[in-house]
Amino acid sequence: MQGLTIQEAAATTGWSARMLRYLERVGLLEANRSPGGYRVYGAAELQRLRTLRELLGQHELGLSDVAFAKRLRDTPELADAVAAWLDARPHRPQTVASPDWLRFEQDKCRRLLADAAAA
Amino acid sequence: MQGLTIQEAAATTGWSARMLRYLERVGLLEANRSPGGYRVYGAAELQRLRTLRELLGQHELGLSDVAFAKRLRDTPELADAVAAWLDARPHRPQTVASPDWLRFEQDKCRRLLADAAAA
DNA sequence: GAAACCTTGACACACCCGTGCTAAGGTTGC
DNA sequence: GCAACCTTAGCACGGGTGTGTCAAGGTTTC
Repeated sequence: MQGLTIQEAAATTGWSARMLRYLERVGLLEANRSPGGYRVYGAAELQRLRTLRELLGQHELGLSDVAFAKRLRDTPELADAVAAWLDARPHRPQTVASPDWLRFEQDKCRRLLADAAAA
Repeated sequence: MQGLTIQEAAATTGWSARMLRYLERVGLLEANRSPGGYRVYGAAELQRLRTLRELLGQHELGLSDVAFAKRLRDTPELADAVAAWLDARPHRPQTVASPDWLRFEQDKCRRLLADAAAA
């Protein structure tokens, strides 16, 4: 078994063994397995564990944040959709010119509220 | 007061008034205010509220995810740091050549565990 | 100036996240 | 072949998220 066991890896990286398993569960870092199923941590994994620790500490992040960043990276259409919303483009000049959007929205809203009251 | 009140905006966008305030609190969408302090929602805000709703629904996201994406966008050094970790570069070939990292790590770990036991 | 709406602040609650610990059983290494 | 370690699965629990509701007080509108 070439590499460190989970407990050894935990000791050298500052995580707990529990958290190492949890990191795997949320898809952030998975270790190789021995023939019998034991997790085996190599130099690359240790490095990654240490840098992850720094990353979280220095920027006040949670694991779910990093996991989401990974999801963004792995799912371009998700990244696009989110970026599109964040860009807050002043919205396409389409129906925009209509001056009575306000009345329209208010009418719609009044109808909705009336329906709600009737129910 | 040119625009919709919070309750009207809620009715037309499908959010609750409570959530509109919450969205503001987590920094995702803030409305203008009337002289007296009332929130005032214009066409742009309504559009944004509706698209946000779609975004969340279609991709199984939480508000905190979008908030984090915003933080990534607003803080380039954070984005860089996260990207660097995710890129999982095989790490710079520095001390790498040393063949006995394994023994080194295990020794270190053994020391740590011994210290822990002694305490 | 009164009715209807808004404001902030608080309590509440269900659910998820990060984390520890325990139990029952399989693997490794001497 | 046994001690020491690992595996998964589970209970527990404090803190954050998303949501409702209520209270006390200010604004808008007519």
